[in-house]
Amino acid sequence: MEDINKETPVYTISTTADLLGISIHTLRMYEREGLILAYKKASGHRLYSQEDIERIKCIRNAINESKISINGIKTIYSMIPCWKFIDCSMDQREKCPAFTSHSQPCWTFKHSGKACFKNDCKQCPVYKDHAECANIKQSITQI
Amino acid sequence: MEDINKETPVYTISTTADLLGISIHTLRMYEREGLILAYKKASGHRLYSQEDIERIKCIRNAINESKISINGIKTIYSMIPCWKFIDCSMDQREKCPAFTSHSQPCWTFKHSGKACFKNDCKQCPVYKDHAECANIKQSITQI
DNA sequence: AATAATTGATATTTATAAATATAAATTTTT
DNA sequence: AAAAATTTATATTTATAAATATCAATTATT
Repeated sequence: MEDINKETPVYTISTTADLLGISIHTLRMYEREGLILAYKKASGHRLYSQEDIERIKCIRNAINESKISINGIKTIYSMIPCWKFIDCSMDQREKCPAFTSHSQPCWTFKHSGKACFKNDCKQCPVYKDHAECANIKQSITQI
Repeated sequence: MEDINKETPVYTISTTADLLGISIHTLRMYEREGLILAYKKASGHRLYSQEDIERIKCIRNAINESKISINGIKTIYSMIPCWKFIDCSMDQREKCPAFTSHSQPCWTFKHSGKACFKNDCKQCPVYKDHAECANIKQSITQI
């Protein structure tokens, strides 16, 4: 028996949309914009975890309460100092588009020669631990 | 004879609005939102410098080209690691609202006991050197 | 095997942020 | 001293981002 936890993808897109009170189209849009990464079955169908839902709530709060535009959120995500989490050399940093980008989050770039220890961005602390602005500022703050 | 440079406030609000192709109301709004700081004469009338105009061009590019909302820009400004420019102690950081804020730029807070070496934020590198996102990412990047 | 749900892509609607306008009072300029 | 420009504050307009709807094709479920 598989163990089911917060990170296990279990909800279909329609269930997730219902739980969040939004349409499935909005969920796909957030993904297309690079705000979220969705687990996909072999068939291409999406599945969401409880953790995914919490992240999307965060994003919706930024849009609806804090009035930050989607492009604003993307830019804020691009400010996360990912190199503090992924131990990459100076040389690797120079070559990495994520290091200098100020329009797209690092997880929207293809990992050709990236130093990221796990190539699945969904498992990476840069993605997982920075849904909200408070955490991003926190990561910038700690040296 | 006074020396006039890029930082000297010389343009009235209507001249500045004309130079930028926007209305005077928009300039006041940007100020009210905390995006810009304007020099004010004893009478309360605003004056803008060439440097102010360059900064506002940057902001307008973020709004109109990059599609970042004003609240998004404020949040991005709040991410600037000001403590790297203003040498304040750990103790001072803890007490400073600018250190933890992720909604307002540091220069929108009143300087009661702040360690900022110059109390005029308009002269501070945190304000002056971070109109555009590239510079902010750069400041986050350098240690 | 038939029904329900999904996919991606494009078009349309809606909600609201950004910009502008108006008003009365004050200051600057000529 | 009169005309022009500024001030703050509130109301209105406009431009567009965010969300939704529609479409034909594909996959999942019962």
